[in-house]
Amino acid sequence: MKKITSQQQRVLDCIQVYLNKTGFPPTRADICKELGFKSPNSAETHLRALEKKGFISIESGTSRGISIIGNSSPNSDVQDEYPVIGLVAAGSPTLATENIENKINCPNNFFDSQFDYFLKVKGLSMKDAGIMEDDLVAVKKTSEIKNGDIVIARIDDEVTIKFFNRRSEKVIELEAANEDYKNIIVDLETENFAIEGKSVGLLRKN
Amino acid sequence: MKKITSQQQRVLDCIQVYLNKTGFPPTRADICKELGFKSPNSAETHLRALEKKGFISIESGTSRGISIIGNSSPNSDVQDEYPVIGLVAAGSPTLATENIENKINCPNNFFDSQFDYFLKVKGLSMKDAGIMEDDLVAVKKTSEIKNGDIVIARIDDEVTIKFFNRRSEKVIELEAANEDYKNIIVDLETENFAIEGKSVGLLRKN
DNA sequence: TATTATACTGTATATATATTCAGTATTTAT
DNA sequence: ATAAATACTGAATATATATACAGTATAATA
Repeated sequence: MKKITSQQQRVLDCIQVYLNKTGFPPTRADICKELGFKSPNSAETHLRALEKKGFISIESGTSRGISIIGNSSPNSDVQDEYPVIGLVAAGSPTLATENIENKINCPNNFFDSQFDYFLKVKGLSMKDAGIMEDDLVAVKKTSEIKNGDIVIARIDDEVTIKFFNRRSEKVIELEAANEDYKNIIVDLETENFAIEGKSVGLLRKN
Repeated sequence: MKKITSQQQRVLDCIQVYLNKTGFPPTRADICKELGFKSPNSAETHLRALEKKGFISIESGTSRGISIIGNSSPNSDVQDEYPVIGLVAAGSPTLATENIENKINCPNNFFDSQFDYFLKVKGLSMKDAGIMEDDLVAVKKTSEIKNGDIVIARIDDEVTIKFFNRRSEKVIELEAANEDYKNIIVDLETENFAIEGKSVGLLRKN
């Protein structure tokens, strides 16, 4: 997208505001009135510039024939319901209904990556990574993990959230972000270990 | 809502389809063309009937001045667009378009309280409160502040986020959550101080 | 039974609207 | 240094558009 000037931005905003207010686009005269121009040609030239730069499209010969590009349905992006998982009972599958505290509606493109549920954090083991008690971590169920990712892991029915670090083919270190907690060394050969997923975002209500 | 006839429903649907396709409402002639009427008055009378029954509103004397009532958000949940404010230029109003980095769609009941915009956090002064660099703080514009609230304050054109603590009638202490930062004592009589709002939530994308 | 609403065609017209042309001035690229 | 883009005013005009008026006909209501 080409760069926009401040006046062109004002015109673009004006169109959007007018649309929100009335449900249909403004005329050249409407834009003039709103922005203080004294000639309809002032609006016209700005509109042509915006069209040339690809911000709007103009239907020739058509009254109010302005549409903002990339505006096909601003309110209709897909919104889904995501479960909030609280204390996970030992041994039960994470997404079992008895573990679901409540549900949160949020757009499915809200975080940079798709995700499956929110995990309500207990304890302060990731405090220095900015993850506090009762924060909601957006968890994507995946086993594609890189070193340094924040993972939700399960060791013998206990769920924990830590930094992931592979030390060797058979050894993983789960690193806390709080000096009061010690890191966990997992031996894949002897311990019952599974990756539930990784954090792709965080939500805090206060 | 009064009952609608099948022909009126066709006209209503036609308006919605035209809106989705073009971004602006149809003229009487457009409706005729779409539905096979041979007189613009056919569309006119249907429009007047739809207006009388409360399905649409018509702006008199205005081309394409049709808007479908109850169409502000086609999806059931009210979803709004919230601006993300990045570095706020000194002296400029926070919500000026030049400060808006991008926009985020999110349900308007997402946090426990209504809010007005997201502030992209710079620096680590609130690190121990779990607020990290580039986190998005949901800011509610208000001056109703209690001690201990996380506030967005402005001192001489500089915007900062801190804990709020009223020390006396004329003195406010802005407390950082990071021992590397020192607290700010504000003398309301001598300094140019304003509360922009308070934090009601936090969003992190990673 | 009378009335009102629905459902059209067809014509006419005042005006709302897009759009072109003629200028002036400043800023930004080349 | 020159051209192109930006940012306007002001006037003129062809046409796109809403809307009223004159009809016809059927279905629903009171």
